[in-house]
Amino acid sequence: MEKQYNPSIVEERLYAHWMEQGYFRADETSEKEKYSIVIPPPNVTGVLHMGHALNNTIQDIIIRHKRMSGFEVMWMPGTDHAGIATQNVVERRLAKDGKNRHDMGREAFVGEVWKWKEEYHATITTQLKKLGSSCDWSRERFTMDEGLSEAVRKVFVRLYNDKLIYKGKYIINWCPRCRTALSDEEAEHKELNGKLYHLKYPYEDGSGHVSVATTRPETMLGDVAVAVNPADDRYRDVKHKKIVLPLTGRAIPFIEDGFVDREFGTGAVKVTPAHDPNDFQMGLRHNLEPVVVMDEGAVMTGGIPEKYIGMDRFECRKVIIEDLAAAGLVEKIDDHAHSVGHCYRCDTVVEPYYSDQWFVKMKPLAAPALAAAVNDEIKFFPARWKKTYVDWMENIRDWCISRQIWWGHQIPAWYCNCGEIIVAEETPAKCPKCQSANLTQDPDVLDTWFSSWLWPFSTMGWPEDNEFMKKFYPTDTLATAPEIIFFWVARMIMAGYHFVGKLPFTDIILHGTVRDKTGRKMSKSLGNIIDPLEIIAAYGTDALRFSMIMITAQGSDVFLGKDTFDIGRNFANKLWNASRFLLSNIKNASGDTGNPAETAGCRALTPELPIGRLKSEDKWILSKLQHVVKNMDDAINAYRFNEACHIIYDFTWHEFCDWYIEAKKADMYQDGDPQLKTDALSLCGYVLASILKLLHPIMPFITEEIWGHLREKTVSGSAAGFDSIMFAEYPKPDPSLIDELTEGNFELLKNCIIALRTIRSENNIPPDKTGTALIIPANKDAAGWLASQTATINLFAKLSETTVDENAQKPAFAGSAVVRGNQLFLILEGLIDKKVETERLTKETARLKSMAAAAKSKLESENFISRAPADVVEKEREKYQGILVNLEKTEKALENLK
RNA sequence: GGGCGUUUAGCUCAGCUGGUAUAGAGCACCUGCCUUACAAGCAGGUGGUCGUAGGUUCGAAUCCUACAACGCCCACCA
Repeated sequence: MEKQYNPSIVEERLYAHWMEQGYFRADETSEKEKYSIVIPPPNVTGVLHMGHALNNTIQDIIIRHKRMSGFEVMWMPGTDHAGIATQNVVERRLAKDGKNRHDMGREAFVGEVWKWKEEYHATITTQLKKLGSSCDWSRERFTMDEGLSEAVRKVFVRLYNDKLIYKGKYIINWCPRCRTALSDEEAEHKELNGKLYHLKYPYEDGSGHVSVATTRPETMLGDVAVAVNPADDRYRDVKHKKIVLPLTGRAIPFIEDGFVDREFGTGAVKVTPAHDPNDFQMGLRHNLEPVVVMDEGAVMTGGIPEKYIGMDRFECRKVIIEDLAAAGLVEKIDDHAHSVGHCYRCDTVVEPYYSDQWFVKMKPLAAPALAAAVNDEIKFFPARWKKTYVDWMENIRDWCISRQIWWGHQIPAWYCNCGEIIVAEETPAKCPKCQSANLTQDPDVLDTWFSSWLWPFSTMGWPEDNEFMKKFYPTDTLATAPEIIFFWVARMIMAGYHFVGKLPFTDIILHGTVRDKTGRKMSKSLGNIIDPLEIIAAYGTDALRFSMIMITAQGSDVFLGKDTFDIGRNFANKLWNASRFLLSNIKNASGDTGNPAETAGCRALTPELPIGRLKSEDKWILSKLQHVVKNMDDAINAYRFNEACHIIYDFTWHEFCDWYIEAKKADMYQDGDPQLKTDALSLCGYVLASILKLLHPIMPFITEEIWGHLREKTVSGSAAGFDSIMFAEYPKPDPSLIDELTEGNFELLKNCIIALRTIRSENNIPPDKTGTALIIPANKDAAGWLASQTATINLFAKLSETTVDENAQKPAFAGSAVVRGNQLFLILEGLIDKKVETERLTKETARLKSMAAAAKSKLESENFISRAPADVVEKEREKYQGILVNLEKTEKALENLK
């Protein structure tokens, strides 16, 4: 093995090997139980960011874990055409060359976007591969490929025929920059500090005025009425009057509508049906014709005074207020914080816009999707998101699906001059009503999410009922960010039930957002991006994956800084070095290589545990390992990946490396018994193999690499069993290896060693001064156990000799400590500092006293004795007695020092 | 306006169903070590009234209530 692990070389080689061998491929004919995931398809023009890294690492951990646990796994990869976003990117690029899509024409423009798609598609998929994602790339799909487009058309036609898709003129969210309609979800509301303008609208008869308030005075040009609450007495005597709409001279009426809140402002509302959703509804109720005063670029237009025509909406706002003020019609202007919709793709303030659009009627689709969450057929991780989902489902509104852009699925609706609308999967030859062949297809395309919501089944070949879909649908987990619960997750569930009749997945993992150390979202414009590819280049993919997952609790945001990735790199390094140490101790089968580290007597690891020859440290590590195996599996199955990282990290580093390998060095380095050497190395190899398997889902590359080296040094028919660790069986706990007694004994041993090391360290005793230890044991059991471990104590605490003797005389002067009633003395003539010792023992005495007092008062409490469970009381008693023993011995030792 | 989340060591965070003799980890800090796997390391150590105030309980970082600060989401706040 190389002295240094080189991630970039290893990762590239291994990923290529996995691909070549077809290890990621899912087999629909397999007898094994299936486990499937569909990837949240990244935007095809996207570049890998940390959000992708987190999202795909989570999915890959699950998939690799299930693959090793004996499932036939299928992870479907693919990309999304991301309508508006992609069109914007390409348009911006074209603008640099002085081109725009209108000059090019639709066909040429869409062709250009396809070219982009081909180029960028390669970027994002290559990057996903760098993350180690074990997707079945042979099945990769794109939301605009032929099969998915067919599914989109089929769904559209079916919903139309079922009267769940309709077309009509309504107020929708409109982005004047993208010049397209948006769904409610695509309008992001942000709190802005605006103004509330109070305007005076004079009565026609000159008898005064009514005051109305608005945040968007420019829309007054489109006012058609003033509304008041029918129960509002203030307007009883004036509401028959006509009002002259300022600046236009148009006469408009009062209307009465229960919608109006009497408490807000003056209780009178200007009504602009063409430019406000509420006013639109009022307009419908009162048969008022909308007056459109803005065009699709939010430029003033229509039957308004000449001077305002052609003005931008915000410029017009200023001018209108100036003009009204000049006419004495501005009553007051208040500061007013209110939330304003912004385009989620370009951040432009959206304008409520009256236009002809296609909609999906959502209520009927929502019913089964709502029930599924309520009944917990679909579960959320963390569970709190269920409420968010349920609230949205219960208040669901119709979905505006038409977009006035070119990149996407063109709406499969054709118009005939006779007025007929033909909705069909394929281009119709002629109008069924008038037989005309002169049909025009709707120029609009569908919302990007109208193809994404079919993703879990359209990617499997639906509507065709094939073997693949039978095997892998429904999928099991969906891992994504909470931001797209409404856009995507909720709609996929609705689509799954409605079109396939089955839910699309059962578990939804909602992970956090990736942020920088100061909590800001990572974004290009803020310049706070940490590029995953740079991290991979500098630290390795495994280090990136492990670090990110380890610091991320389920569902919480991830805060990344430059130093975040040290932890994973250091851990990989530790694992590498431990493996290298073990393997370099095995004498090469072909003979002596001249490596001084090689241990004579061991030429290969034996994969079977030497059950009859296990020593106490072996029993200890194997017992510990069983807990780790159990806890790892539980943590991954519960999607608590950070916990899994901590479990394997602590075990590998602080038990296996710090204690077990160190303890086994005694056997490795001795020259007498070759069996002892082989056992020591084989046992280390066994534990290492277990660690590699447990860790593989999180750190796929380094574990596979070490696995390969381990196999080479293992006798044939090895525990390794497979060429690739990817298919090695994920460890299962073996209850027969659990040994609580030995675990307890080891805790005691470790604490004794730590106590002796502390004495050494605090007294600044150099490593080459060995010294001796005397242990006066607390009881027979401890005496027997510790006496059997004197060699280990000597090794770890750097002692020349340790004596365990119940009847020994206390040494006149020594460093001392009490561990669970066992009194330890470190005897090192002239090197123990009386002051240091006095200080530590004094501190220890004080600590024990306060603990004893706490335990005592607890035990004296009648309530505690009578109400707490008997075993808790018993434990407390034992604890108290133990503290008293330690206290007494510590106090005596302190006395001895004087 | 409604809802959700967070608040634990100097920093970043774990801590699940209330009870482990001392509430953990990484980083940072202090001391000593280039000990024949690893200085990206080893050994030892310092550092906490678990946001505030109440409550439930024999027992609360953990459960409940209120409050505060910060963050997020939703809403037809004219």
